[in-house]
Amino acid sequence: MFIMEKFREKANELLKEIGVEAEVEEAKEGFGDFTLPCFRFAKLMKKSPAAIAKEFEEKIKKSDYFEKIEAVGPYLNFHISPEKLAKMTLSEIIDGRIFQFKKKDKIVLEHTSANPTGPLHVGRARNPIIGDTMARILREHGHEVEVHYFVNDAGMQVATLLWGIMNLPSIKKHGKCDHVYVRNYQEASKLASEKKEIEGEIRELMKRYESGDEELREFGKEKIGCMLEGIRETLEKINVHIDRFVWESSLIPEAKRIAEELKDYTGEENGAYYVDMKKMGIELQKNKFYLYRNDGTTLYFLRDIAYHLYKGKIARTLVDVLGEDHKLHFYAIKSIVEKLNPKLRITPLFYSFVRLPEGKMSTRKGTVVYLDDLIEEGYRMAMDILKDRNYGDESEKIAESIAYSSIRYSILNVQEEKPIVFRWDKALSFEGESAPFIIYTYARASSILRKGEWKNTYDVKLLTHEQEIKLIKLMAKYPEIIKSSCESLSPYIVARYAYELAMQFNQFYRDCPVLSSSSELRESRLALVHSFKIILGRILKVLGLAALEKM
RNA sequence: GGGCGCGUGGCCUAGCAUGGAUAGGGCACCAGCCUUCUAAGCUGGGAAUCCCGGGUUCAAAUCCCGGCGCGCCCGCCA
Repeated sequence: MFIMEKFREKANELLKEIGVEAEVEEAKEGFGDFTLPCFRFAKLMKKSPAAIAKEFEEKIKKSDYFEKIEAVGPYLNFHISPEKLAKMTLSEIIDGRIFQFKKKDKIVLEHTSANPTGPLHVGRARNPIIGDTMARILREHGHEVEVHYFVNDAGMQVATLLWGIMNLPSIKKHGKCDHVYVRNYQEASKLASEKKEIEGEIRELMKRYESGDEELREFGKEKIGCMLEGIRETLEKINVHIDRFVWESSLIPEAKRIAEELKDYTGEENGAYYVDMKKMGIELQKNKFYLYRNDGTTLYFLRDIAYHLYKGKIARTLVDVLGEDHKLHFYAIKSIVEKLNPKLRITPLFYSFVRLPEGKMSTRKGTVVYLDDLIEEGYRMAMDILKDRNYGDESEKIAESIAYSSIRYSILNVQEEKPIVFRWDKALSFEGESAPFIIYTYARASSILRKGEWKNTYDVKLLTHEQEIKLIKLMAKYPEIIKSSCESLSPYIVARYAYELAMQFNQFYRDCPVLSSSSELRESRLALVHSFKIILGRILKVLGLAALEKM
């Protein structure tokens, strides 16, 4: 059981002993650790809540878990024994028990899956950052996680790209594929929207691709592969790793087989086929979801069903990280797939878009800020700050770390469903609620430990300062934070916790000198700093941020 | 039009699931703190109709109903 839960349970037990069947709640700052609001007993007991709280206070038994249980107005407040808490927390952190979660089921988590028609832009960046972080948190919680990227190489957009590469000389010749060929894609899109015959040519291309034309497949594989490599490189720069890329075209035969299986639930319209959701007994805002075009080519919807069933062979729990625009699509896929394979559980993690002040970003229209450019700018800004400090060769490494961590954190620190309007200064903020603030705090702790040489001894009785106790309490919450983040599939819970923890360490740093304290206190404080460094380092890793010893 | 999401100081944001004690942070602004462990830090200050209107309740930012504003979706695109 988690440390804080042990205390909570103890409080509930003490209440039960005096005949009160109720659960304590987390208390507000300054009112102890747990509280029992007594308003609810007023009617029954025909007394004021304050009198009831007082009565409970007098009856309740003493326990070594709590240093004080007292009535404050209508509340009965429980104050945890700092000594007991410190003893449990420090030992569990130092020997690693606090990080031992039970092994849990395997999960396939899909994120990003951006069309390989251009470089990743900031509007899309929320997906890999949230997805990658969620995968890390789930792993921390004991799940085995396989991270997937579903590569669209079979749809209209990609056919447009291929047509553009074949028919339009590239304006830009050097650089990463994604930055080069995006011009061909944009130009081809424009031409296709202007001229019907070009759109026809693109459709023809798509048909040939899907029918398995070998020469074209080879060409597509090379070009799309190169685009994808560009995207992959960008992802690696922000510390996002994909375990497996699954190409849509590889699932077409299977998709067609599944369409057969769904035959009883389909309808036909001008030669195109759709799933009739009513026939499947599914109620959604839309009833027809198309599987086939009238030219016989498959649609994304069908391929996505096939893909989810494929993922279902790897794990029973699937997590999809999706933009808010995919909600309807997702619920349709989920209900169909879970019907075809009732053992599967598919859960979404939706996020809202990152927009520009002028509106939505679009690769096709070229109204974007590329993630590569944002990373570059972040690096430049960090280097600028570092030139005044003499870190020499390490500067570049530090600047890279600061750049990607800042970008990740600026996304993670906002609740997923809140819309974000992109601003350079905000995405690359280096102070306040930011990655550099947290990493800086880590570096401060590291610096103390470098100089202090902790001898692996400590006495929790000496850790009585308010800031020491607050820091220990916050650290003790780590397992619950991870659990709660997994249950609600919200990485930002962990991101906020990281900030609070760093902030609390800075309070401690201000009020409690470590190195200059007398030997025993010094050792105990070093143990606290050591524990803090372990736990914050762990959190940084779980958030995919850099942990720097110096900055 | 229907569905989903969002609405908290000048700007950004936490809290909302499980209603409770002074609505917590950050940016910006003002005033301070580097002969002592890293000032990417810390302290203090001003600044809030918690979108609006009803309702439930001893108690509403939080729950319910009705509005308003913004975003997304309602494609033989993905």
